[in-house]
Amino acid sequence: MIFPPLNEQMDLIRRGTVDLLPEEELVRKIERSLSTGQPLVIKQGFDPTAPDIHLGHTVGIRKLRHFQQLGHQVVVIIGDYTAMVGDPSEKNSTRPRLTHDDVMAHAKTYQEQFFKILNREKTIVRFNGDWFSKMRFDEIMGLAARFTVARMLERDDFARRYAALLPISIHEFFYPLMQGYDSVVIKSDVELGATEQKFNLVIGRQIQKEYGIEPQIILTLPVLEGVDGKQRMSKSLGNYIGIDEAPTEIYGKTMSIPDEVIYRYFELISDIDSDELKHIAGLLASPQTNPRDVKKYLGRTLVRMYHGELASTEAETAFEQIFVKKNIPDEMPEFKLETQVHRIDDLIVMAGLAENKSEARRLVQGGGVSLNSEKVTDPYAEITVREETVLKVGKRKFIRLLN
RNA sequence: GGGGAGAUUGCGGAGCGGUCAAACGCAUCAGACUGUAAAUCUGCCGGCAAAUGCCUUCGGAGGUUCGAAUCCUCCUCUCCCCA
Repeated sequence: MIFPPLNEQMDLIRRGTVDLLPEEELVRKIERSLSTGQPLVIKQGFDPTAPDIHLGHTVGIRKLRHFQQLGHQVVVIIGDYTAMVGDPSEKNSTRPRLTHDDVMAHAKTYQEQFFKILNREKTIVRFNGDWFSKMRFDEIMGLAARFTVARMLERDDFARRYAALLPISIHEFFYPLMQGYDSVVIKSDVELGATEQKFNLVIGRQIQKEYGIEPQIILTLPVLEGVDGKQRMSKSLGNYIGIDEAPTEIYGKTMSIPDEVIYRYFELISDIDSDELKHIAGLLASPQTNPRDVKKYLGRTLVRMYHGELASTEAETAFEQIFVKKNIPDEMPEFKLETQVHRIDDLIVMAGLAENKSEARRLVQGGGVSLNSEKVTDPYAEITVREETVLKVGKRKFIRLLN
């Protein structure tokens, strides 16, 4: 393996990172790697708590990809055991504990999605249940004995919950210890994580020292805002864009992000190079620019990354048709009706566009429902469907009704 | 182990025997305006029902009462203080 020179490596590694601690130590590790020809071990852990990877996760995965490009060894830890604890980071309450079966099912999907970004052949995947399931109680005590309660309570989120009189379960203290122990097992040289992970990553360094292993460098990355532009992207907040989503979804959701985060998206989750990134920054700063146009380019870029060039232009065209020209899209889900006559509220529920009839009626009363572009105002209207009819609910939900 | 406070509809938070499906704020959802941006404004915001209406809900289980989110008993959970 031929590694790129030090400067080149550091440039790519630094891109988009918040912390790189301690940087000099990383330089020494890279120098040693260059002279011995041994790649560095780069670690990132993922808890498969939800089955899908979204763009927020790709901030870290893309950084791993950078390390792969530089010739280093990426080790992805699937936290099947840690997921059962639930990372307390940035949470104000205890997370529900998952069963091992849930976690393993999620992990499978996770891996398929990882390799849309990472090189499968060059990635080692480990499950931390491999070692934690075999750990004896005396070993667990040995690990726990190295840290004090005061040290744990230094953590912002624990401190906040403690101050707010909220419960903290003892098992939550184990999360950082477990994550750190993973670093001992795989002897990581660098561990990546979001900024909120800093505490966990630092603990990992300390635990490695305690076990007589060269401590890892910690590299933190920003947390990506969701499509609301405010809160972190997360499935449970419903403000995410999944990498498995359809081109039109990725494009459309991208168009809904606030202007303030356009640059962040380019910087953190797109594959455009640094020159182009500077160009984008210039455009956004210019009063001549309509931010929407930059956002359209972002939408195309993201769709291209996961679905290819063709899909990205198609997604844009479809978007133009529906939201700019207010046309009905060519393709949409279809729903076959058993009989011709239905009440509108029933119809909406049957087609799966509302949870229940009350909600369906609210949508009609709110003016959010139309049939073949004609607004329906009576929530009890009897609808006769003689031929293909397009039912539209809200701004973006369409369904074709068939007899 | 002892003493005290508390658990309300997604979140926060009123309510203290009938007028409570439960104030108010936030979030969600829909509409207007726009660029599916922000800000702003409007409506909705447990379920069923065309409807006076009915059903489910205020940590859980019982009880008192014509009537309970509100009172009593037991249980579960949380927080605080003392040991």
